[in-house]
Parts: sequence; C-alpha cells; structure tokens
Amino acid sequence: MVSSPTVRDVAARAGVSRQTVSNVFNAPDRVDPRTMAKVLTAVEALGYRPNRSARSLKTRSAELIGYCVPSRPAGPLMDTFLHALCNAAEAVNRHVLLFTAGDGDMSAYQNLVAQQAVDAFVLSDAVDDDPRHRWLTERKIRYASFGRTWPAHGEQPAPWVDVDGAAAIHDIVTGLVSLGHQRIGFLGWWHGIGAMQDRLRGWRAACAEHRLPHGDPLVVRAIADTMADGRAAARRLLNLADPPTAMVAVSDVLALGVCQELAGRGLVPGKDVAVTGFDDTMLASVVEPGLTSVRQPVERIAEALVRSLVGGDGHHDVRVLLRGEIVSRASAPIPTPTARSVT
Amino acid sequence: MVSSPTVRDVAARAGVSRQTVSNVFNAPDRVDPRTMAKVLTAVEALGYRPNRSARSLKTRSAELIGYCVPSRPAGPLMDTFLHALCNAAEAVNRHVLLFTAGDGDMSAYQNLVAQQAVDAFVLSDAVDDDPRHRWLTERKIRYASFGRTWPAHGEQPAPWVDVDGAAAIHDIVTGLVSLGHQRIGFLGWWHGIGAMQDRLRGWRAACAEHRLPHGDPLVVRAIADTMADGRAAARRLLNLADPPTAMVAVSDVLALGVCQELAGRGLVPGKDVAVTGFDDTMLASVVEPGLTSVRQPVERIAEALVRSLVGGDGHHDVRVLLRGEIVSRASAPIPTPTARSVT
DNA sequence: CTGAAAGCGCTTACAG
DNA sequence: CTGAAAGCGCTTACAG
Repeated sequence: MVSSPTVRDVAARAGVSRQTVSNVFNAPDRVDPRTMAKVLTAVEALGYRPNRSARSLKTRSAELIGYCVPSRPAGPLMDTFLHALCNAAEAVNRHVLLFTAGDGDMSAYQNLVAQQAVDAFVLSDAVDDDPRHRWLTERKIRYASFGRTWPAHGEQPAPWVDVDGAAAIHDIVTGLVSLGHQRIGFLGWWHGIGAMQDRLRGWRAACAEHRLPHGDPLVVRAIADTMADGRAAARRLLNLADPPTAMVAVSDVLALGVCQELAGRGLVPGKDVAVTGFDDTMLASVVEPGLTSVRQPVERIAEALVRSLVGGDGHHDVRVLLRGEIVSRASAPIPTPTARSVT
Repeated sequence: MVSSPTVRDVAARAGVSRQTVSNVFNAPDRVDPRTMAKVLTAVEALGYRPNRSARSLKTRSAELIGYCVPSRPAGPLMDTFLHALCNAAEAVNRHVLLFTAGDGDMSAYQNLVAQQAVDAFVLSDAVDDDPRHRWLTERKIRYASFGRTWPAHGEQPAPWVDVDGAAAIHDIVTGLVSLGHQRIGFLGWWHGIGAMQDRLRGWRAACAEHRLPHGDPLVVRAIADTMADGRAAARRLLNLADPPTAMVAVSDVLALGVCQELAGRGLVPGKDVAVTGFDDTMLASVVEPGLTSVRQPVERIAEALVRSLVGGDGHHDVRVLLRGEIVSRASAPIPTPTARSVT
C-alpha cells in the first residue's frame, strides 16, 4: 500500500487548482465540461478518491451509520437485513459501522457519538418500552428503528419502519378461510411483546370479520420460542373437543413444533391440518412440506430506514408501516394475491 | 446534537496545553499523574472523546476493518461470526465497516482502499482459488481470511484462520466407533469445494485407522445443500446391500434430510441409525431429536483474524488451524472429550 | 514533563 | 468558472 494520491496530485496532473478538483466531486455543475474531462482523466489515471477522514473532518459527517449487532439468538433475518441495510446505505454513499453493546448498556452508543464516528444509528429487534429509543430520543441523537417499540403509555418514539403484523395475519386468516377453514387456532407467546399482540389482534379481527370463533380456547401460548413449546401448544389445541383445522403460529419455530405434533398423530400438515409460521426463515423453506410463512420486505425496510436518516432534515418522525408478503407453501397452500387475481 | 468539545476545550478547562491532553490519550506514561487527574476530570465533565476523523487523518489509520457481507444464502453462522468479529475488533479499539460487493467485483474493495476508509479487510466464505485473495495479495492490501482458499496449484495465500475439518470429522468417526459403529457412511456435496474434500479426507483417514470400510459405495454426494438432496443421498446409502449404521453428513441441512428419510422408514435417528451434521446451526438444536454437529469456535476465529491484522507488522502469513467442537446430541450421543475423561 | 508549531487532506466561503 | 486562503480537530517531532 503505497501512499495514495491527493487532490494536490490530481490538480497538478490536470493543470487546475485543488479547489476545482474538489468541485468535480462536490459541485460538478459548477465546473466547465472541458475542465471536468481533464480532471476526470487525471482522477482515473491516478486512481484518486477523496480521503474519507479528511472529508469527514471538514464536513463534520462521518457518512457512517451505526448498527449494533444483537448478541442474543439474533433474529433469523439478521443476515439478510444487514445485507439490505448495506445496500441501502451505499445507494446514498454511506456505509454501516458495526458495533456491539452489553444489554441495556448505552456507553458504546455514547462513545461513538462523542467521537463523531457515526452520524446516526439504526436499531432493530425493538422490545416493549425500548430503553434505547428513549435514550437516543432524549439526547436528540439521530436514529431509525426497524420495528416499533410499544410503550406502556405515551407515544411511540419515531422514526420507525415496521411490518404490519396485524394485516399480515389478517391476510393469512382470510386465505385460510378461502381454503374452507372455519375454525382457526392461534399460537402465540406468553411474554406479551408488542409485535405478538399486534399479530393476535390481526387474527381476532379477521376471525370476527369472517364470523369465525375467536375466543380464548383457540389461543394458546408458548413459553419459549422452541419447537418443543410449539408442539405442546399444538397438543392443547388438538385436544380440544372441537379442534381447529388450521393453526396460525407467531413464528416458524412454533409452527414447526405444530408440524411435529401432527406427524406424531399421523396427520399431514397442509392436508389434514393447515399450518402457518412467520418470518419466512430458512426453517420454513428447508422443511418438508414447506411451511407457509410471512416474509418481511427487508429491502424496502432498509431503504426506508436509510432514507429517514439521510434526508438532511425534517423527517424526524417517520412512521412507515409495510405489508408483509405471504409465502405460500404446502403446509397451507393459500392463494397469493397475484395468483388470486389471475384466477 | 450540539457541537462536541475538542482538545482545546479540555485543555482550557484543565489548565494545560492541548498537547498534554493528547498525551493523556496516546502516551499516558509521559504525563504526570497529577496532571493526568486534572485532565481526566475535565474529560469526564465535558464527555470528551477525540474526534475519529481528525485522529484518522493524522495517524493515517481509519481504525476500521472492512467486511463484505455475503449476498448469497449466507453461511448460517454469519450472524454469530459478525458478533464475534465486532467484539474482537473492539477489544483492540477497531470497528467493523460493512459493505457489499457484486460477485467477483472488487471495485468496492478498491474504492474503500483508495478512500483510506479501512485499514484492512476480513474475508469469509472462501471458495477454491478465491479471486479475492489473489486480488488483495497482488496489491499488497492487508487482509485476513476466515477459511482457506484451496488453490488448484501453488501455495495457499495467507493469512487465514480456519477450522480443521478433517480433524473434526476424524473425531466424529472415532466417537461413532466408540458407540460401536462399524460401518459409517459419508454424505458430501458434488461440487468439490476444498472444505468438503478436507472433511472427506478426515472420514477416510479415521475409517482406515479403525480398519473400517471406506470405499466409494459408502460415499454419496448431494447436488445442492438441501434436505431433499440429503434425503436422496441417505436413500442410496440405506439401499445398499450392507447399509451403514451411522452417517456423517457434511452439513446440518443434509443431516436433516437423512433424519427425514429415516423417519419415513420408521427408523429413529440416534437409536437405529446415528446421524451427524456440521456447523451446529439453529437447525441442529431446534430439531428433535437434536442433531450432533460440529461447532466452529467463532470467537477464537475472530480473535485470531483481528490479531493478524493489527499487529503493526510481520504476521503477514499467519496460518491458524483451530479445532472444531463436537456438540453431542441425541442423533449420535458421542461422548465428548470432557465427558470421556470424567468417565 | 510541558508548550508552541506544523501539517494530515480535504471543503468552502470569498475574491477575481 | 477558477484560484488563493483558512480551518476542520487531531497528533507529533521539536525545543525548552
């Protein structure tokens, strides 16, 4: 790695001032096309790119977005989300700076801000009443969250981008109804995290709309997000006097537990009992029969997040609710909107 | 976000020169303890941290390590690897800069280097004769690779850190032998990527050592890394005149396919036929019975990678081969080294 | 051990 | 449209 060329070198080679070289990059409209061409030639020949540190120092902008990589189990779509986030950032000439933080410890955020190492943060895996949101909001630090935080009371701090879980589950139920199901169970978690409540609301609303039963017996809850707990929950549903013919689970793992319990009883998912999951993780596609699930539009989420961060001003209370996409597989061959309109 | 304090502010408040403030951070041994205390008090009071851009500009070091997030399916351990990488980087006061790149397109790397936005790169998911390694080596750009690239001919470009797949599979086979197995099959992939060959070598060597059969009929290959292909491969093995009683798969997904085929035949993994996977992905722990697999020591890998990058000099041809850890579950209850020594 | 000074490479009003 | 000049905040030989 030999020392890189600087504006000075480019200017000398192109026979212009350093200011002009800078203009080529930062105010191209202000420079004569012929001069532009000369400079660009020199830039190419030298492989010149403005030094980031110098640029950042002057413009007071790191052009970096901080993202704290979750330590725990890590949402299954983290890798695809990260990829999308990078892409979105690069589209507006930013990059993503990764860091770690102890649970509830904001000192890493604080340091990054004090060092001016990042311009803003992207959050994910929001929990109810998320302390990170409060902390950042109080200090007027720029951020955007993938996922709402559901506060015990008061307003949801913005900006956030989220998937409409209620709508997605509503669509799932409607799809199941179109397949002839009249009794649909719901498998949730015990811990009342907002996203779960949201999905449960969707199930209730849709069942009510279709005049299907949606009372307590049809709602079962798992303690942990494991196959074993999903299986136990499914067992309770199947042991009802009048068991449901379809089960909507709040996660793919839970749904897989359901499939397991069905297999144990000699029942086939998608034939005897319909099953759906959520998040369209690898699990959903790798298993047989494939699991119908809800895919989060990660690319659009990432774009919306980044957009809310780079718009020089204003948009500090963006609230974007995107629709999840139903990925229909054999466990519940729901007609997709496209397929439906074709038919 | 009000304007942050600078060395100037700290110096004024502590009643010292700016040089001294800088020394507190960069050459603490050179400053009188009493002065130190004064400065530190001012630093705390102001929440001062040296501006990264200014520091980088001066020291000519971005203190950032670039990592290109893979676009394709993404190794299942990417999220845990990223977390470990961040941790390791932060331990030596670095951060990870994430970016994307089109397949085989090195322009993103080139730009980052030209901008001096990163000091080095970490690579992962090395393929045979990896063009990235060649590209970086030719330009003398600092990097370290998680995973060897297996060149068609010539030396393996260093530095790399990898898990000894041959040894891990060797251990697995030995464990299976200790469980009484005398006929052990191997499920690989068709595409001869180096890591697979490596594991196959381990199987061959171990079988030979234990005087077990290790001829071609016991080796079957999947076209893709899917459950369906794993299942098909298992079928071929089970249909042999003298079928194996244990099957060593080169991935968890393939192993799960084996389990499926067994279930289809009314056989129970771990009871009737032993099954092992590789990588200890979520699949291995979520399934029932749990899948015995090989866990890569991600933390140690990340540490070794980062260490090879920050050592101011020298270590440009680090080659670190770490041992994978066998995670024993019901599909093949292999005694672990610890358990063995306890017994 | 401390201080005054130079300079890293860039951008940006400000004159011409 | 172009050029000379200042300055972003830091670090680092260099004197004292």
